[in-house]
Amino acid sequence: MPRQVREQQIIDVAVRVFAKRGYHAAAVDEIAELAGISKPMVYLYLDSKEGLFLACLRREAERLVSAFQEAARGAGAAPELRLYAGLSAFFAFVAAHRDSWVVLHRQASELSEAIADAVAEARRAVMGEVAGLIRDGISDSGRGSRLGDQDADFVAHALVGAADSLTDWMERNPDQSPEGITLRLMNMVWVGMRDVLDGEAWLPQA
Amino acid sequence: MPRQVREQQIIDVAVRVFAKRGYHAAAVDEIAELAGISKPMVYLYLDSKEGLFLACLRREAERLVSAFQEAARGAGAAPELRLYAGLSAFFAFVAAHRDSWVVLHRQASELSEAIADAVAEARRAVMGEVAGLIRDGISDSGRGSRLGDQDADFVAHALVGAADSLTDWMERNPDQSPEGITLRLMNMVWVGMRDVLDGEAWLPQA
DNA sequence: CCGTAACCTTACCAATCAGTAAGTTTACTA
DNA sequence: TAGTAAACTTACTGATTGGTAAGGTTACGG
Repeated sequence: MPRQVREQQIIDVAVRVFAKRGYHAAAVDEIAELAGISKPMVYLYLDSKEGLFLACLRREAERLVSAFQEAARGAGAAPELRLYAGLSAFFAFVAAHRDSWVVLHRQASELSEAIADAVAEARRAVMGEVAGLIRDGISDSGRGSRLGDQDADFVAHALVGAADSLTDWMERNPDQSPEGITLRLMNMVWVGMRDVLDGEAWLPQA
Repeated sequence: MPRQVREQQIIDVAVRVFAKRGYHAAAVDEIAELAGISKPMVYLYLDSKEGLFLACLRREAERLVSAFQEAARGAGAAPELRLYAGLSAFFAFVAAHRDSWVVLHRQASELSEAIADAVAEARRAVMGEVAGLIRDGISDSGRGSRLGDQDADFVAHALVGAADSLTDWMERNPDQSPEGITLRLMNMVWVGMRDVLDGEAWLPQA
């Protein structure tokens, strides 16, 4: 069995096991056994447990970010449509690859610097993409004079965080399609942003 | 030194250490030493490492949820003002107790069922509170005929997730006050929701 | 058929901690 | 002042598990 194939097999299994057990509770022995090989092979190909996890993280992060970017790029020129397409792809990805999402989302907290960096980097990539679309959307609408990069960044953080959290809602509402979820989210955020740009303000007064 | 006092001291230290190192990397020995006692004392009072973590979790979750609820309750009757007050209190809490937030937010992923449940419970409490305010806001406005509990829940998830994520933005923009952040968020979400209720829809068409 | 390199295994080591047994001191009460 | 319970310590064990040393087997080019 050639190395490249084995590596992918190992990573396939590892994503499942890490998602199920969590990083620490996952034993390399178990991953090796489920992959149909012995432990030293894992170390030969992936160096260490951390290296293995990092490989999982990188592969799945790359897939997720690519899914978002390709959907957004294939959706024409209008920022709002690209954002819609990207978010749709995101929810579809999470629905289809739950283990990948669990590994990316929940299991990467308390680990080494290298791992934290990898996760942060992936999130930064998405965040940058989204913030760019927000910026474009603002300037396209010709209403953006009052809003700067900091504001676009704020909206991007809110939006990405909302999407994160809505994956839980999606799990609890299996009848709802990824597109439906995206539509609701866009309605909430985009309409609000547009109207705020038009000067419709909310202030804490009765 | 009486037990109750010692317990709180231990938990104080443990929150710091868990926040800094993460659950697994945190050694009970270190927590004991920083608390100025020996390890068996920790086990005598808190039963196990997991019990210790659970105690941290419960205390900090209770504090956070209380901060939200008390702020919301002290803000009169209007749902939007209560929501505003609650969110403000949340951001202020995170700004003031960063370690607590790190423990609640990042360190509770891959642990035992009991711990996962405790975290889920705290989040559920906040989510329920927020969803209730959303529902009230919708029905108060008299526009809510088309929207049900599922929609309020959706908005609550989006809002709570956005708030989660904006704690990162807050860290990167230390010049922004919790109130300012809350104001931006309310403008984004509340205006959007209000206008969507008024029939202003966004649809994926150029 | 020989060498060598890729693929793969068994069997072990070593270190880290969670958790505990046994005993000591302090402080309060009868 | 004897008794006892709470507060506290030192010094250990036991188990898990990341990681490795040493060696075996297959495949293939010369």
